[in-house]
Amino acid sequence: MRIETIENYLKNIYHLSSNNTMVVSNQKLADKLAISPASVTEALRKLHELKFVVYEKSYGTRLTAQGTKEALGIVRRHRIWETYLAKELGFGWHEVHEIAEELEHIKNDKLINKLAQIMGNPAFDPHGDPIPDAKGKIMKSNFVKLSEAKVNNQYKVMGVTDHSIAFLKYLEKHQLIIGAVLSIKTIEEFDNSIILTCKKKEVIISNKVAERIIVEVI
Amino acid sequence: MRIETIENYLKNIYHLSSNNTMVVSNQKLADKLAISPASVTEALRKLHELKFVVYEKSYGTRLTAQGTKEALGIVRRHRIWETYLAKELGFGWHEVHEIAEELEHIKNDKLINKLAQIMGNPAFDPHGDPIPDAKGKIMKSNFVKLSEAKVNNQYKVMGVTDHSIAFLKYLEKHQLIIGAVLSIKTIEEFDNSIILTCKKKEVIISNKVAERIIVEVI
DNA sequence: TTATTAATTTTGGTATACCTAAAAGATTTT
DNA sequence: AAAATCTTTTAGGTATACCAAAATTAATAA
Ligand SMILES: [Mn+2]
Ligand SMILES: [Mn+2]
Ligand SMILES: [Mn+2]
Ligand SMILES: [Mn+2]
Repeated sequence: MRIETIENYLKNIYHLSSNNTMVVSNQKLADKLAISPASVTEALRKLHELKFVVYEKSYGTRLTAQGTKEALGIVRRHRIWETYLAKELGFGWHEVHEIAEELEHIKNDKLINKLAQIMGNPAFDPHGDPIPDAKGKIMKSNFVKLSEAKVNNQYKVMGVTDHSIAFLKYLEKHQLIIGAVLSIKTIEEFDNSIILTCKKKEVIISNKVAERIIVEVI
Repeated sequence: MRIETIENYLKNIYHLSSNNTMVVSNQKLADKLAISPASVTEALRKLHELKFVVYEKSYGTRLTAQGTKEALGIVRRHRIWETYLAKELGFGWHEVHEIAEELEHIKNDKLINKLAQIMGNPAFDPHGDPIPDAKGKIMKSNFVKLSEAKVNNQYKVMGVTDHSIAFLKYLEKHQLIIGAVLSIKTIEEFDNSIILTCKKKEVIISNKVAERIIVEVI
């Protein structure tokens, strides 16, 4: 198998398994990779053969230790590049993902560690996602979704779960960016929309938006 | 054809044609790409079809305007990355080529132009090779090979024509790096080896080495 | 528990990018 | 101008990564 093919499978298996906590179905993988289920079956058999995954016919797939290590390497490279593009090269957080999709395949530890070192080994990328360290260790946090916020509390924006350009641009427009401090004024009973203040400006967001924003109580 | 395949052909056709001044033989391309002549014939027919080259059966191949533009883009990306890796990220000139071979395929003008801008739009890479500007224009120079140097003259090292790691490390050991100032002391009649001083230290180099160093009279 | 639906695998393809060996064409030497 | 040699092309073939359609298996509803 081509190395880039392997990497794309492992990365997506990792994400779809919610950081390795559950097995992944062929269907979900096929959707994510935008290919047919037939192709997924074929590829998984080969990845099993290569000992990157344990593929149990008609049941599901999970990463082996080796597969997890590979996946974490890809995730690290992706997020280090996203952070470098945003922090050091002036790209917006809605632009970095696409470029990082390509840069993540360039395997050179010296390069990635140098970029990380220049930035002081950041633990989170521009979307608030954790960056595995050189050994693959991920800093875990106890963040919650903004949709679970309580009235009168204050929160700090720590990340997003939707990385689409449309969503990120929407957030930027309302200054709902990483680090922003939010005060919850009202939560509408009817549709769970939230009225909050951010940078002294009042903002009304739908539950759909709130579900996609990760915050920390302050 | 896969975009990376196309790019590797165009880049190598460009280099083998000495910046587009002559047609390229299938043999030379096959050698450079380390593939069989049969595969080259096949690929060239497709590249002709795609209007990247003019391929004349049993005669030779040259780039079209479109092919040249593509090739210059690849060369620009390669050399900008080599320069960025060396100047901004602390890599040695013998390390940068390998990494740039992968980075050169990532097509994002904003990224490349940003890197170039950070470095003040350099015109030459760490090996002294010219970097095409965003429009594909190359600064031309009137450098000569050190093997054509004259006794008692002073020269400044401007580049190398051999990019092998072994050669670059050899040069580094003797401080024969870009920008070094050389005074020619003696040229041995017998084998054209050169005795020169560099940073006040006397160095003896063979003709083979001198042929691979590009200098400018000062 | 059987029927229906949904997910997965099998089967039989395609296109790309390579290959070797043989044939054809071009160039150089005698 | 032949013969010898070198280069290029053709013919036939492989591995990878995908596909659609059919067959199978699993999950859900009746
Ligand atoms: Mn991303
Ligand atoms: Mn991210
Ligand atoms: Mn190079
Ligand atoms: Mn170079």
